[in-house]
Amino acid sequence: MKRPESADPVLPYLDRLRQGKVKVTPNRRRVLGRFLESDKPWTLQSLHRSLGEECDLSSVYRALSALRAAGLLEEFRLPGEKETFFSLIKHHEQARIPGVRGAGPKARAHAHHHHHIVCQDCGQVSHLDICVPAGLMGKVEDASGFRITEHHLEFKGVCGDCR
Amino acid sequence: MKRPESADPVLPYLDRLRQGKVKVTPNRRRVLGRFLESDKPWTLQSLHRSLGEECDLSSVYRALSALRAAGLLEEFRLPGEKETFFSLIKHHEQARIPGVRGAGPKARAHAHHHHHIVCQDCGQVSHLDICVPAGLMGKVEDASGFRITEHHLEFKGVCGDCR
DNA sequence: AGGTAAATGCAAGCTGGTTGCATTTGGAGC
DNA sequence: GCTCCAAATGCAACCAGCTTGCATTTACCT
Repeated sequence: MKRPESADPVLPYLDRLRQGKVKVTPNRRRVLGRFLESDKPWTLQSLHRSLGEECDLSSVYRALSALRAAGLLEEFRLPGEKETFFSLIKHHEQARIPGVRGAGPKARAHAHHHHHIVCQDCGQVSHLDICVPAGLMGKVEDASGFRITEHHLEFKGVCGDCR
Repeated sequence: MKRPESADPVLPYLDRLRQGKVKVTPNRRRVLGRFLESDKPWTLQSLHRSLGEECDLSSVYRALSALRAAGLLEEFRLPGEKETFFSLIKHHEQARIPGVRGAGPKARAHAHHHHHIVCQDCGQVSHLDICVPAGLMGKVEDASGFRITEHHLEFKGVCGDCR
């Protein structure tokens, strides 16, 4: 009988690191651990604070870079926020590893296109699977004469807990 | 007979400064002059570069703050850009001056809600009078449980000149 | 014209991020 | 298990983009 609940949820992420020839080190485990413990966006500073003196700021920085390069994290900026945020890409949503198992040239593409809403009171960030309608994109192209290649849509509001 | 074309376009802006009890100084004239010469978004750094040694960086900074506080400029950040942008609010689009001529409590509200599209090649920024459809907002509120108070929509693309 | 609150230049400070370098270490190959 | 070396780490220095304190100068009210 299978007992999926017995498998440590960190394992698939570690596997992916090893497959990408990225060393599994204590710092990377610690950082990854925080993302798994609380499924929320972290910043360089908030992670460093959370890890206390366990891990130097520059090491957190390089751990974030490595995990992002390996396709485990996505990076984004929020309007009005100075810091850069990172959030864990769910294992099943991760892009193929480049150069492994015949992955195509488009590997490492965005894991899953989405947008964010931030609570103006508690700072909580939620992901949104909702996107800009194609019709609006067309209108923007017509009105501006630009050809759109990218868009960013972020909301601010008050979350259910804070209301 | 009236000859509107003979009026210096800077005058209404200077009037507004004086009405807001903000001193009209050489630095503020210089900064305002740049916004009037080229109707594009400027950053603290680009303005300082453009003004050469005429004006200290901190003075450009404080001139921008003063002009923004007086409601002559809007401030915004673009995704992927580290610097903060400022653009001139057309005189006829400016909000009422608080405390002057019986302006209501909502004075100094946003001049005119809009969004931006940036050229990924030349950095040119255009304003868009297009906005997020109300229906989409409703969907986001339903899906997230948040009450939306603010939104930011920015596009990146290739402008007509760069294509 | 004179007085004063506000603007300016200069230098120093701050946040958030990034890098060079000497040392340590994960993990592939024995 | 043990060796070895490319890669990871900690430390300190550095960088961009503002932001502020302070002594001096100045716009503009009277």
